[in-house]
Amino acid sequence: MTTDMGNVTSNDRGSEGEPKRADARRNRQAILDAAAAVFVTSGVNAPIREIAAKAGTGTATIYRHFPTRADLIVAVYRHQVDSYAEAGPALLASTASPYEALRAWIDLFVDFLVTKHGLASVLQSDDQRFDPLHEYFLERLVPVCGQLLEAAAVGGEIRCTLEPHELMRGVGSLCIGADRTSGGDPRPLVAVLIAGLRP
Amino acid sequence: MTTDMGNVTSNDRGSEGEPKRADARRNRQAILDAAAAVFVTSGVNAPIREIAAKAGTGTATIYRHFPTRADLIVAVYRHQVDSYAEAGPALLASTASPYEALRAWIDLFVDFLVTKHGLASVLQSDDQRFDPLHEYFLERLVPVCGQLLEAAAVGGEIRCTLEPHELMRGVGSLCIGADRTSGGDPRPLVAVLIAGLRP
DNA sequence: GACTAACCGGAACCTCGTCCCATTTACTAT
DNA sequence: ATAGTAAATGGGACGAGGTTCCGGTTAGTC
Repeated sequence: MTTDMGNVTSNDRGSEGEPKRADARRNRQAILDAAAAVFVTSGVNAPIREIAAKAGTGTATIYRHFPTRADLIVAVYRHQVDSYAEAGPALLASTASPYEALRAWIDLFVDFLVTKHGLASVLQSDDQRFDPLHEYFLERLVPVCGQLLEAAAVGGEIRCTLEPHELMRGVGSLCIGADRTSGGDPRPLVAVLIAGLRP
Repeated sequence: MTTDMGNVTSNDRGSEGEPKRADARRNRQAILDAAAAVFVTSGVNAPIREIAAKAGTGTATIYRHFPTRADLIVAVYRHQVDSYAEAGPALLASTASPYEALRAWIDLFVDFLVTKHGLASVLQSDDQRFDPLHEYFLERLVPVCGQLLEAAAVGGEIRCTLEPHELMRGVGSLCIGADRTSGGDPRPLVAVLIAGLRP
């Protein structure tokens, strides 16, 4: 008669599953807070042990909650990514031209990437280990980008020579290394890229 | 060959210093050959031990000849980079319009980068360790790029809204991850970027 | 042929990612 | 309240890779 509440054998803590026990939930939050802090100072590739130390847990606990580094990064930035996804339609509604909305939205995304040390690099990495991260960003933002592109295309403001995911990948790529002191602002480059969409 | 051994730093074993003893010269060449082969199969971040094994030397020998990985990469690709640098003026002379020359030259550079696994990533890395590599590529190619940009600008074919080094960095960034199976061809993106230079 | 200094290469050390396992702890039924 | 149980924990072990040290080896010279 032991309770069979959730006898899910496999770990259900994938990306979204909140742990059931209170201590696990607490630890999960502590890890998220610590990771967010460490990412700011040491970048998204900071050693796991550093995050564990700051969270006051062992390294295994981090791996239990977030099997890969990509899962941890997704969890830390999920809210921000979601808010950018929602900002797309809002900009489309509030801006004069769809092309301007696209430009403003891309600017938001660039601002996001340049403040996250190493995030852009990791987003373009061909390391299989980061596929979940890659996938989440694309799955969440590509539809929005496609919507903006489509709106600008029907208005004749741009020629649709690029797929939405290509544009996102390009913008992400241009933001790599933007936090170097010697590496300048990626915004001029992004501006040229967006200008290249015009007919 | 190289006569510009002028004002590098005190460390003159850095890029070009040929060893004096015959065995050292032989080992240096063996390392270069092995590295070139390994870079093709395992990318420019292949383990040092792998290169050493293929060259039939110890790891310390590699570090003695090429203190950093950047030095090794520069030595392996120096000839190709130099040939691309020389291709710039040639294209300018043989092509109808400077803008077309610029486009053809950029295409050459993209072809070079996409065939070198991980080279583009390393070129944009903010790891201090790769600064010599970064520096060599920029120092060699930026002037050529500037020449092409300038020629196209005086012809009124483009607006000079971008510095040469910015353009090179942008093209390099767009080529990151181009060797992934899922990551597509960077050429459409580069084409849009170049199109964005037009007035 | 002997001497010297440059050179060599394997081994050792360090960092980091990853996983195992003995121990602890939160929840539930009695 | 309490005992039982499964979930959760964290320290440490293991492996991969970068970097350096050190005793042995060898090319070039007298």
